[in-house]
Amino acid sequence: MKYNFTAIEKKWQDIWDEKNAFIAENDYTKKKYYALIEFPYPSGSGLHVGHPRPYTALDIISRKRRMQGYNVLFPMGWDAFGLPTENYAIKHKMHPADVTKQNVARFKSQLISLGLSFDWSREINTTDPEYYKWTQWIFLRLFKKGLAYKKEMSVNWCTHCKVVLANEEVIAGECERCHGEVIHKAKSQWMLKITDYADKLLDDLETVDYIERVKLAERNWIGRSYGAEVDFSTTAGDKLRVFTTRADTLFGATYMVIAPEHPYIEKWRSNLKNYEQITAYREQATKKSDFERTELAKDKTGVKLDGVTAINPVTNKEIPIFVSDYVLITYGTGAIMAVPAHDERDYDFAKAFELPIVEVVAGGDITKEAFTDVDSGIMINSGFLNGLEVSAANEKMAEFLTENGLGEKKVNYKLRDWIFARQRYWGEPVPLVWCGCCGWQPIDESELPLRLPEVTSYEPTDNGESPLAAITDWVSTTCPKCGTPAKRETDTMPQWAGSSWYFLRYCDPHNSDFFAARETLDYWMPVDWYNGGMEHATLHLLYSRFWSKFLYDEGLISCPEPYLKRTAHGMILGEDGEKMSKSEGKAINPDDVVRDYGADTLRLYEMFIGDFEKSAPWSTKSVKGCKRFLERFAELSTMITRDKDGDLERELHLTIKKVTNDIEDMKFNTAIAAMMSLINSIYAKGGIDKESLMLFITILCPFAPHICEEMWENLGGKGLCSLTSWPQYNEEKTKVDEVEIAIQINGKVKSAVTVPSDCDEATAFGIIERSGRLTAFTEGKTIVKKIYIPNRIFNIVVK
RNA sequence: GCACCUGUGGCGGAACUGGCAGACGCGCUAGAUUCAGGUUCUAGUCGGGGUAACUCGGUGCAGGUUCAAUUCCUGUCAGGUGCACCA
Repeated sequence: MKYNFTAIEKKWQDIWDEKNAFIAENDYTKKKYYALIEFPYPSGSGLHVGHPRPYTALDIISRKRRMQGYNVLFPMGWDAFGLPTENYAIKHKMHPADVTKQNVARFKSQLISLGLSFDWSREINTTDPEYYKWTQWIFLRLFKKGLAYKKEMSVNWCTHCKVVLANEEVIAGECERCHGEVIHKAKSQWMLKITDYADKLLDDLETVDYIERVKLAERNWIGRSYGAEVDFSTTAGDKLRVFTTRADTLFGATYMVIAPEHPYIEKWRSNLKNYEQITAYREQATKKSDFERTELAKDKTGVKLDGVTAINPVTNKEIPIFVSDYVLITYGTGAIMAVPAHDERDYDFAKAFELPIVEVVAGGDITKEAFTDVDSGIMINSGFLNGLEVSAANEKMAEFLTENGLGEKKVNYKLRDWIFARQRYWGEPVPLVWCGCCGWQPIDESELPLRLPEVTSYEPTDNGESPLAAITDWVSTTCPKCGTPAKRETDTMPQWAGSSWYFLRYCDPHNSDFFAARETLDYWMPVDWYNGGMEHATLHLLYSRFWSKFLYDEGLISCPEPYLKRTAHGMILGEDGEKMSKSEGKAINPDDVVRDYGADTLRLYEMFIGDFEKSAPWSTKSVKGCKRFLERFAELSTMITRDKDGDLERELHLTIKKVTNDIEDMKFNTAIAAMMSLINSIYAKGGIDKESLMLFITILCPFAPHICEEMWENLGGKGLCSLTSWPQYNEEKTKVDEVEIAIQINGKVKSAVTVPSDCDEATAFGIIERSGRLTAFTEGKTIVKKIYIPNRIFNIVVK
């Protein structure tokens, strides 16, 4: 068979489409399998070679599951709201919806050309009003439960995009997208109380099968820490409350620090002799961008409060209070007790300001550095804690504080609430109305979807308002509660909104009465296998788990966790091992690869490139190796022999076994290597019998489906190869009669010998002795020990 | 700074639960086919020594455990990713 990939691939893509080969039926009698990849943002630049890697991987899983008899849901859609589309629209004077339409069409044709077995009848688009109707509906549900609230706060403002960013979108003081400078700005924002779900999000990680590094990233991001809150009396006559995880070191607290934004600065205004100096410092601190604050992290700055001091509740000593930006208003109580002997930051600060350093945990050398080890220290200079280990002291101090009304145990999280607003046009409108007398009111559900108004200008504004704010006839409305004139919220939702529930919509994408019918959700959910990028572990993955848990608590879905299994793929780098950048013209266009080598070759290569979880550099030369393999494979149809060959049959069954198992472990590269070895053996033998070849075609089919369909048809296979049964390997047929094992002397390989497979130690040793290969090594020595690993090794220890 | 991950031929990468390191592919070398180039086929390809059978060394580095270590442990160096003063 001549390998005309262009014709073959088009032919089979059309046939799959005509025959609805990959449509997922809601047939509840069948066992289901839901495979999911992260739906892409349809950018203007089209598909990147990075996209096919995870798509092909789960396509292989989906195709194998279908062949194993599962009812498979493998859907695709578009996460299409977002800044680049809006910016492109502004630049080219188009409507973002039209830009989206264009980009989606291009992406879709590219994906189809890769032979991915998506169920296109379930295609969704987050910018479709029929879709975002339900995004808004879920938001209203959150609002009505008190999980959405508006808060005046210091936000991350990208000076370039002119938009507020979530903490997760700020990377080292720069905007994640445009790398513009990010500064702090006060703004009233919609927030979602994801922190209410911190414990569930953390604890339920135990119930799911995610790769460890994803779990780790989420755990660190949520950052739960157990400690205590302690009240310190002040000379202003009130109490200053701090959070600490080291209550055991309370005897060593020699000063206190409050964040520059701490409200007590205003409260103590009349007591503070240096109020001016303090507010000047506060000004300076808030003006700093995150980047500057990070840069200056090593050099501690601050101002001592003149006029208010505190009392250490266990030593009863008077200690000074400082204001310093190394204490964050957003964590704990915004104030700390400083124990310089046992905290690095406090140590640095104490050194800079020449404050006393009192050792309360013995074991380090506090003249050199803070001793922070919690596993080996013993308490000293600590009254009733002396002699205890740190953990016991911590526990005892917490009890002491509680009993004496000085404080209590407390859990804190790094996780912050989710800023759920953007000052942009191309996003879901927030379906709330501000009424002067009734406050924020949800619009009636019957008015959903609240559509984006058709306008001609989407330019962002310098004042931080959304472009929607300028559209007065859209903004002006009436209060749903009292009917008086009111104004709509003009911020839109962040890009993460639509993707927080999209996997639910796939279950029932055309439902106009509900986000998805319960029976479809109960059948298809949860997702059995979800693959996506590592970069989403603390963003999309956490957000979507949060929304799922909320919908579960609302009784709207039946699974508390949306994804049973989560894996992550590595990036595809440029040939130079660096990130493939479009700007430098180094990017490989998948269309070119499909045109020059074919989709099957591209699929195979992306799976063969290396460990799926690790990043790997692209190599056009290596692509040829995969092409060669497929050409040799196509040639097999002219090499059919009449009789079966025993060796080949055994290797075939071993290959079926390896491919079957490797797919489950995402070890696609070794599965392909095994099939390459098999083809080498077939060529060495000069041919293969037809029955064996048909099995070979079947196991290659998930990887290179077009060529397999073509050969399957040419050789008279029944129906579609893609829908035939996955072959069972025969364990008996994988066995060999004899096996070569290595002979080791004192652990070093010296020789080899052929023995019957699975034979016992005595038999093996007998054969080795008789072979005469031992005498040179054992002469004049005694055998101390024999170690025999059947079918592998015989190690003889001599002296 | 802290946490996590990764270090194996010229290159991408294999190696089950500790059991013959370098599968498979690329590249390279030689030969065959071809007017020639390309393609294809055959053989070889970790390093040192030997015509060869063979032999010694070898998985970032230094130790350790073991009959046996790429795999486990300790230390160390290098690269990558994440978090970034989280008390």
